[in-house]
Amino acid sequence: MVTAGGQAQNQDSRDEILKAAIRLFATRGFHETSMSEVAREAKVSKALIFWHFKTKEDLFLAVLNKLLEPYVIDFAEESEKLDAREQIRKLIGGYVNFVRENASSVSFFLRRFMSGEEMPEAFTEQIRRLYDLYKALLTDRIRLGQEKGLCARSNQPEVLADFVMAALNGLLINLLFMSQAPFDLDSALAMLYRLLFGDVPGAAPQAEPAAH
Amino acid sequence: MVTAGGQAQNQDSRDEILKAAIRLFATRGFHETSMSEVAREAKVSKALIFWHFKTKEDLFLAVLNKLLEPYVIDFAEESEKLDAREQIRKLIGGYVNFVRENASSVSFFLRRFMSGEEMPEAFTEQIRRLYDLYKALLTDRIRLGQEKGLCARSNQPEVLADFVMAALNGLLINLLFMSQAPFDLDSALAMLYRLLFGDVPGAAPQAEPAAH
DNA sequence: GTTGCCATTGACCGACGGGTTAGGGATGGG
DNA sequence: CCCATCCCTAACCCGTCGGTCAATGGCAAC
Repeated sequence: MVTAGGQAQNQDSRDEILKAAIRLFATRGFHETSMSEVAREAKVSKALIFWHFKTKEDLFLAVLNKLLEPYVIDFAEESEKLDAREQIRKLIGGYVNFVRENASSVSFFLRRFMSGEEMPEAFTEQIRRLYDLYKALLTDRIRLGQEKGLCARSNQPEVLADFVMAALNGLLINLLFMSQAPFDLDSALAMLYRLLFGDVPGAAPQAEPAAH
Repeated sequence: MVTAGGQAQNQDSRDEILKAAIRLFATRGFHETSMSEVAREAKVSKALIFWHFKTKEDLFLAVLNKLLEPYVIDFAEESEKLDAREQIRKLIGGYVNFVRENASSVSFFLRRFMSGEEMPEAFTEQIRRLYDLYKALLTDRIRLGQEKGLCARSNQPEVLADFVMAALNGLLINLLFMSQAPFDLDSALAMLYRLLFGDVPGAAPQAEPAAH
């Protein structure tokens, strides 16, 4: 039998190592983080890390897995009754919130991704699929909105979605990495909405009392 | 007297080393690039590198300097006669072109910047100043455009400029790092212009302030 | 020819990297 | 009590790192 105490200790130290590794990998990157540092940060011996994880890559994979846990999309089910405009708003708001809430791991993945440091195909694949899924959702809702006359028909849905995604990414990168010189995210989102829905004050219960 | 041949050889090998270092630093990053690799790539001995550059940091600084050389802004002088709208178009076009033409070094700096890997203050400072200058220019032209009724007054100039910059950055990051799944940059720019200048394709000023 | 400087090299160094190994305490089953 | 198994560690291995150094070929000046 496996001892409950031993098991718990096992998981304890493993978690401690993982937490330390996440911290270090996220702030310093893979190559710049040494196993000795992880050991020191986790207050265990280096050998114990290699007992839990066969290799440094292995530890990295475990970190990636842990970081990927919250990456789920949960929209759409209960929002069937909203009109296309509100659904799009909800999608965009969800994207922004997600990035905000997972700021550290998002910037971590973003960094890996941009630096071309190769990650196992499975992970980039999963992230890409999520991103593409999101874009597809957005494109679809935009198309729907256009059909119902709620959405600007200035461009094809794909082009609009591409632009919205790019703008969002730019805004969020601003938010994540240029912490100084903050900007007005709400106004920016309002501009995106205006671009999507036209200047019609529509169902938007927001400021700008232009019609007074 | 200094021998012309020696001098030339000196500069030759120095340049060769710099070129190799640029290539390697840009693709693999600072920490992941070893001096031995640079030596191999430049087809010189490692010791020669340390003869030209006291330390690895030194080499890195030289690389940064070389990469920063083309970073200049040359707008605005001969464009005095253009109207605000055209000037804004020119600014945005210039930004896009600049990033495109200096793609490799831009992404290099972007990577350093995002990864928080510290660069000497002077460089981040220079880049930041350039960026801020550009944004100030854009803000100014937008303000001018708004005053002349050529530009949408949906938001304050700063907010508009922030948004435009963020959107541009998002688009360009798309362009730089997501080479697959290309998108329609021209359409995206057109959308930006529409947002800036209103839906009117011509030069007709809309929404006069005197309309009340 | 020799002197002196410059560019360049191979051999070398200590430090640190990822990874291994031999073993030691705890715990539980027989 | 002994043995097996699990966690865990100190010490070690070996390759690579940034960096140094003594030595050398080449070339201009005398």
